[in-house]
Amino acid sequence: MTDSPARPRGRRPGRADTRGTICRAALTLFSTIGYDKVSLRAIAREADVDPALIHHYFSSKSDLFAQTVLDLPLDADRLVSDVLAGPRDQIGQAAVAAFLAAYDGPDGGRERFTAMLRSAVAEEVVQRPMSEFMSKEVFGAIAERLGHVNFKLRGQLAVSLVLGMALSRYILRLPTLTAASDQMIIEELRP
Amino acid sequence: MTDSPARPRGRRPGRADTRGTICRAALTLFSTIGYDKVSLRAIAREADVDPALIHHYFSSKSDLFAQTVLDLPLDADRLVSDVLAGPRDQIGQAAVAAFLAAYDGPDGGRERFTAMLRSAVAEEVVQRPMSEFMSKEVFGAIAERLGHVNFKLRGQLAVSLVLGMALSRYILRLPTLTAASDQMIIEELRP
DNA sequence: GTCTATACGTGGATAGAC
DNA sequence: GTCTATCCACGTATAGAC
Repeated sequence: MTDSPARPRGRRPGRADTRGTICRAALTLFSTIGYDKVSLRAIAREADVDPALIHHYFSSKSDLFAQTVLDLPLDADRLVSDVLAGPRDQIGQAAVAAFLAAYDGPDGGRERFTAMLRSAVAEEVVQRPMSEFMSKEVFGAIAERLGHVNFKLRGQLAVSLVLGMALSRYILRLPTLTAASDQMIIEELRP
Repeated sequence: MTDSPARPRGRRPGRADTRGTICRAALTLFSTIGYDKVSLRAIAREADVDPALIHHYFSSKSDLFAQTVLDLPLDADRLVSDVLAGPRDQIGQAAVAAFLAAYDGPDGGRERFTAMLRSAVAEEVVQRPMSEFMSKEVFGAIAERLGHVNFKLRGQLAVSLVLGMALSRYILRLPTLTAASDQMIIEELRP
């Protein structure tokens, strides 16, 4: 979202801030049905905009994806310190809690995350930045600071834990898990 | 795999057991790149078979998918008792261990599982049977027998744990996690 | 800046000859 | 049982008129 300057200059044919509208529509669709099942025509329809305009603002579909969902809204350092704040024998819980908090915010972060996760399974372009960011920037940093011998393995296990949560809750939508509050999940996660 | 009767009857034009060949090729591709990115033409190429033959043996692409990967090779009851065999405070580890064992077998089970998981994120047809099977038949049964108040939630959390593992290890292929042995993973999973 | 028309590829599926 | 030829829908992308 390097967009929405929100500059409503004098009335022009068509609507102002077309770019922002396209972004929002794209994010919605990407997070709902995943990268490859989204067509530019569908995005245009959703945004109530002409398909050719998408190519005008974004050079290609992958470019659109990159600009709308791929720049993570996460501050890695912030996340790391959040996770490390609690007692050290409950790292797993803390990680899940931090992610649930970060992605349930009102910023559209959850849409971005589900879009990434959905597409990561099919698109290699998405896989690399995603898994690298999570296991290196975030969990690698955490595990390293903890100074455990197998810190790499532990970091990636934590990634797998969080990914499994997100997958089950936001994509597969396992019923009980979706209905449960963050509190409850963190609670039950101990054993 | 309801196929391969392996009956080489008298020489005929073309190859015998075309159906089985198609099945294997399809499974390979489905598990490698996922349902929607696989074209029937690609399967035909991989199997060194004419595209039209696929429609001859399987009525449609979804039918082919169903017959090659969707019938789970898992015996739910078996899995449940495996998980329940160990001490009750290490259920999570036991579940992961059971799945790793079941799917690392020589039966092509892992290909089936990755194919399902890959496609589950995009195809709703795959999502329902998969999540139902896992959270009801397997983990629901386990949690219910344990008689915990939140057994449903726990069951689905266990699902999420296993899915996260599979996703990270077999699809995203997080390096350290992929390289690690099953033993090590189960070991480190305790905390 | 906006939209119409269209090029060009690829996908799933079929009919019908051998 | 096998394959050639083809239909048709849809995808991305572009050229060019308003």
